[in-house]
Amino acid sequence: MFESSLNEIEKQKAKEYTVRPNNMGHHSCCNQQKVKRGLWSPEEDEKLIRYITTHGYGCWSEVPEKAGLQRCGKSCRLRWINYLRPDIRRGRFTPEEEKLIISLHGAVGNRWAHIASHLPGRTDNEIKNYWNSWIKKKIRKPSASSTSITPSSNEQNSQFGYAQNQQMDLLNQDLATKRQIQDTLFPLPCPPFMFDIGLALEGSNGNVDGKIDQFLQENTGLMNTETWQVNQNQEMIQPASFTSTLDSNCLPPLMENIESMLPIEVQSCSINVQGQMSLDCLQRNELNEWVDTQQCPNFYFWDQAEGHLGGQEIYPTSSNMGTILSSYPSSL
DNA sequence: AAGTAACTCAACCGCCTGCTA
DNA sequence: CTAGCAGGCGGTTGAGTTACT
Repeated sequence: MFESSLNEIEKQKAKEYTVRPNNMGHHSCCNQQKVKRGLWSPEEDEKLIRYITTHGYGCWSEVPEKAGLQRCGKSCRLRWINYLRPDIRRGRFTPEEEKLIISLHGAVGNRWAHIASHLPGRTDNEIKNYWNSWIKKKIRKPSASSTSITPSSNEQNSQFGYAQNQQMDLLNQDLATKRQIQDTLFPLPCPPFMFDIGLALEGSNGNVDGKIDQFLQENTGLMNTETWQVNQNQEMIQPASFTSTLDSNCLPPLMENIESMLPIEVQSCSINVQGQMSLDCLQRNELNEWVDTQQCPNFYFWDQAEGHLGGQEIYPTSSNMGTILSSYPSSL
């Protein structure tokens, strides 16, 4: 399997090197008149790799000249970052990565570099391409109704079906209206009950044991009732594994804000690795109605009774259970 | 088999930000 | 204060590939 994916990469490289023409032209980003454009040849790659591995890349604008390349510094930087650097991870996205991308995009929007920082070895360009092609697919296969939460037959087999519909619904909302509602409901840059747990993981090199607990406690005073889990290789962030449940007795005073906004009682609260908070309520219908009437971009309704998203792994199945998920404002 | 629509993804473009002289 | 430059980032392009008819 590993070999076949390697072969695929080699095949792709080989065809790429043989087909596309290279043009000489003027680059708008630099003063060089004679810079090469288009695809990189194996010789150019070799030159760049040899130069970077021996000298590093202190100043990209100096790299082309010193490495003997007729490219602009920007092009060299891009080639290195997106293709040549040794820690790059290629091949299809794993289900865990897909989950994480969807979840992070729900939280931070089109901040590809931020999303990529949570996926070791993946580039912002790759994630952006993946997302855009995924969006195109969704546009070509729109759900029957933008307000309905019933997934298509294909999507019923996908644990992401409902999240995808949610994302598309959000995309279809008028941005200006979203901002207006957001500003009205959340005049602060970030609602007080939301925080980026990803910050707690920065610089942790995958060893996150204890860090989230500490971050949560320092920022909210919350004590979680379960232990955060890390997967075997300590490097892949799996939101489901990091979800910790906090019982309602532990809710701090800041939770009063959201409790006062909700028409019904919150049963439990949980926070995932992106700082996305979910609130479980037993009165599913009332909750759904409330989220609908609010039209609030900061909340999604997750209809647990429909069995979407494979939520049973995280939450107990209940015919009357509903969950709302918070997200970051897109301006963050 | 041929034509074409849809998809993929590397690379480019242009804007923004931060630094420095 | 400001102009110039470099780097970073998100949006977009377009050529090749794949899937479909």
